[in-house]
Amino acid sequence: MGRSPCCDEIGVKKGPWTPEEDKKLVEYIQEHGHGSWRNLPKNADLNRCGKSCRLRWTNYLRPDIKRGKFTEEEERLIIHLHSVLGNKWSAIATRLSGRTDNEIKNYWNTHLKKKLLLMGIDPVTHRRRTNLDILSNLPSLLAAVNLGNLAAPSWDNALRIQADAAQLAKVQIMQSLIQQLMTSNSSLSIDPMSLLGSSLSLGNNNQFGDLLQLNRQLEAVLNGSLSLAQDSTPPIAPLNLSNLSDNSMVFNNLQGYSEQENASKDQMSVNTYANVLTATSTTPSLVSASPENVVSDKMQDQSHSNNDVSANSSSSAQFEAWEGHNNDDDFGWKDILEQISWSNNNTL
DNA sequence: AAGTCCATCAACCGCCCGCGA
DNA sequence: CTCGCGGGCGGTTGATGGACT
Repeated sequence: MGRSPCCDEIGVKKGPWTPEEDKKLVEYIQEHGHGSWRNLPKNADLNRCGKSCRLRWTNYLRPDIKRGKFTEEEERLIIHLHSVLGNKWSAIATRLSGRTDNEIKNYWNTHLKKKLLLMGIDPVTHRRRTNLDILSNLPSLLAAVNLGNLAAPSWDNALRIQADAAQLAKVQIMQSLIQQLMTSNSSLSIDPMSLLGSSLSLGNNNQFGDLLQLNRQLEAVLNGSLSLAQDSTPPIAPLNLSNLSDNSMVFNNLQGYSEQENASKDQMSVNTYANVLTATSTTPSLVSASPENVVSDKMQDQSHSNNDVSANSSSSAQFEAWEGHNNDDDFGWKDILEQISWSNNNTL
């Protein structure tokens, strides 16, 4: 089907609107409604194409448009909705009264995207950025340290370095985590060796790569996401650990949040709320909520609700059991549990 | 003061979809 | 069923103004 010509008329004005044009457009619409946008310019005595008129009206002149800075609440909502809907700006705009899709899109591209990146979250997938990114930054990071660039660090550098350091710390945590899993006799139905994969052997010269792979796999496990297939590693056996994240205290409390927003409840998995909350904190999300994972998230959520009570209690017990196993460790579970608690506390 | 860089956002472009003939 | 049209959407551009050198 051929594209319909829109502004093919010669001599139609383009570019910024003048106050006179705005006035004409507003007065016409107030009196007659917009009707057919194509006919509007002629009827309103405007030398513009209908499309341009529609855009001007919906994005700028409409009386119910809210101008001014986005509130934190709006920011959170946008981030969340984006994690659910992706770049469906118009759909997102319908949930934010008074904001236009264009405005939200611009705000996303100029502010929120950067904000998430700074937090180490991929704005596209809403997942933590891979540690490969960090490793690729490592040489420059170390060079910067060695060269004494830190003597007068900019805030920008400081933030980056802090974020990178945090990510590296997490690799260590993950390493600790897997060690704990391997030595623990917890009742979790997880096979650490299957997590590790046959090729993994800590301590050899491929340690970093292995750790990264391990990190990703563990993230997936902790997330309860199905994203393992995204990795180049062969799929591993299904893990009952999916219950863990689905039913952690974070998610229990998030359901309350979910209930507050009836308008969007239908499309929002509990998982994605966690994403918003963690995304707005300095703690990167442990929850997968990327648009491409929405389906799986929803499915998970569905299964979650089906097994709510039993799964919930078992996972709580698992948490307690795990915590019990690690009372005297210096890092690892406590950190992770504290992170989750931290998110939890900041939820309410 | 002038030049350059960068962030912001209004506006445009081109594609897609739904609907009616 | 096909086609054409109108409207809507997401991506991109470019003008503008402020910050920085």
